[in-house]
Amino acid sequence: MAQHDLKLGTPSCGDCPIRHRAVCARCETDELSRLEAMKYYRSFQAGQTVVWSGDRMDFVASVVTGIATLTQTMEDGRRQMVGLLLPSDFVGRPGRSVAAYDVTAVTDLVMCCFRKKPFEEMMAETPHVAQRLLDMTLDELDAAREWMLLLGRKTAREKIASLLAIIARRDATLKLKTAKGVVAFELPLTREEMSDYLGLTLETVSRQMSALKRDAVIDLEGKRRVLIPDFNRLVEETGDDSDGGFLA
Amino acid sequence: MAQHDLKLGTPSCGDCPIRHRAVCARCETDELSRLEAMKYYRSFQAGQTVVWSGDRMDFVASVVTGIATLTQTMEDGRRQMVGLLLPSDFVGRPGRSVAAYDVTAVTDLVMCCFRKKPFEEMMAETPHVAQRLLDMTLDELDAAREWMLLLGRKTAREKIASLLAIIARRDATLKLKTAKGVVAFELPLTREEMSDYLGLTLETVSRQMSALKRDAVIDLEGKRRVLIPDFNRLVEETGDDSDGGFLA
DNA sequence: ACGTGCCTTTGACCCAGATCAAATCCGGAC
DNA sequence: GTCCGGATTTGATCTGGGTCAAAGGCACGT
Repeated sequence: MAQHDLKLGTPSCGDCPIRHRAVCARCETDELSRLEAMKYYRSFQAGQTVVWSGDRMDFVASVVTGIATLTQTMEDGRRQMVGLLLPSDFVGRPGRSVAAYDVTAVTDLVMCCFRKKPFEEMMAETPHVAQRLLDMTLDELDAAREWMLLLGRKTAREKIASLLAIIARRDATLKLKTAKGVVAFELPLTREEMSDYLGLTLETVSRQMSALKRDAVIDLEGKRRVLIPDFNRLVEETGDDSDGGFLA
Repeated sequence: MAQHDLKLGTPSCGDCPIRHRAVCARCETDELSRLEAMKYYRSFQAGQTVVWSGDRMDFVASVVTGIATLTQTMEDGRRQMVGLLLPSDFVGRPGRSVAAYDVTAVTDLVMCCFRKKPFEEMMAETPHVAQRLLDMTLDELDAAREWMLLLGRKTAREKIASLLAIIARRDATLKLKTAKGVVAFELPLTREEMSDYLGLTLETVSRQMSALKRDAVIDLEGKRRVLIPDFNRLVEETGDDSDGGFLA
């Protein structure tokens, strides 16, 4: 594989688009410059593998732009996505030297990598990175548990609706809006990637997408652009409590 | 419901059976006495609900003895277990005032509760609790991701085998042994609780337990006591890589 | 001993989603 | 424009696990 991942220059943290949401969010100038000293950017093309499960991994990283996935694969090839990494999400585990999952670039991807050793030292010596990482990890754990409900108990139609609602919400978040009423977005995942996320086959994903379109829950422009005429209607199809539980 | 949860005396942390594995594991005497000051024990009978999803929750806690579950329920009653809490596991989320899941005592249960306010203050001011909690949360996230693979891609038989292997392993851990060769343990879960864990119906659980017994992968003494004549054979049935991936 | 109330097992049947197989669509290379 | 290869849709059929129903098994309290 043409490991064409350019080492980019390392733009200053001050201009970083994920400065206030990533693992560095709580750092002040002194901590930030310490991070700055251990960081380097790497970029990957859509489809490239960032690391393979079982590989040595001597860095941790934040997604700056683009989308990546964590997947697990069984010997016979069955695959399950276990993480969908969006800008500001964190990859890797301090205190672990080997990747536990395959990490793959879904779109073109830029990651802000920190050499693991100094990152771990900094975690031990200053509180803000560890505190922020704890918050982010707890959020991920909540997301994983919602995902478990989806995988264990939802129907194929509910799974698709749930995934579309998740993507619509995060897309709205990036645009600093809230998802409601009419929403439109570009689907970053192929049908197969959707099936890996949802624990379905790609055929079932395709059929349910068609069914949701037939029932006017969604509309498609081409294969990838999704229009949602009524976001509440979509949420009803997810099977979730419609009155989104507020968690302080 | 006869909320018969006795406030027990609060034994000293020095004698605590989970002293070195719980959230307090890294605390030294000064931090420990600070925790000691904000803690109180509560006990619950098997079957009792500890908190309901959506309830106000003004404490966080560690399981001292017994087993509890986290479950999510959909309006129409479909249930999915999203956490199985064993001694030393942590419940509740610092910075959140409302429970996100139902917490239920599966067996008689003793919890070491910390008032949330002082606990959060301590997290902000001293590093050892937050650092330990981060490690525990990352472990839970890994477990959740393995669980996601199980829910999304494993067959009913593989799911059952996986659950039995998980319980056998943690049972071995409590006895300070490693699971291999002949293993025996008491199943703490009913067939219905197993089905909530695995995303199956209780009938399917029962049928697959019978099938595994028929195929001599397991043996049953009564309904609850499980004998595993060959642990490797059981692991083969889980569908996982047999050569358990070592993660430093 | 005898109910009573779970848990659990087992049987018969069904159906949502998987599997197998073709078309069709579409974007990029030439 | 045409060709090529992957992505997607759609159809036909199959099946693992769900659903509905009934019958044990077992630990109690009386």
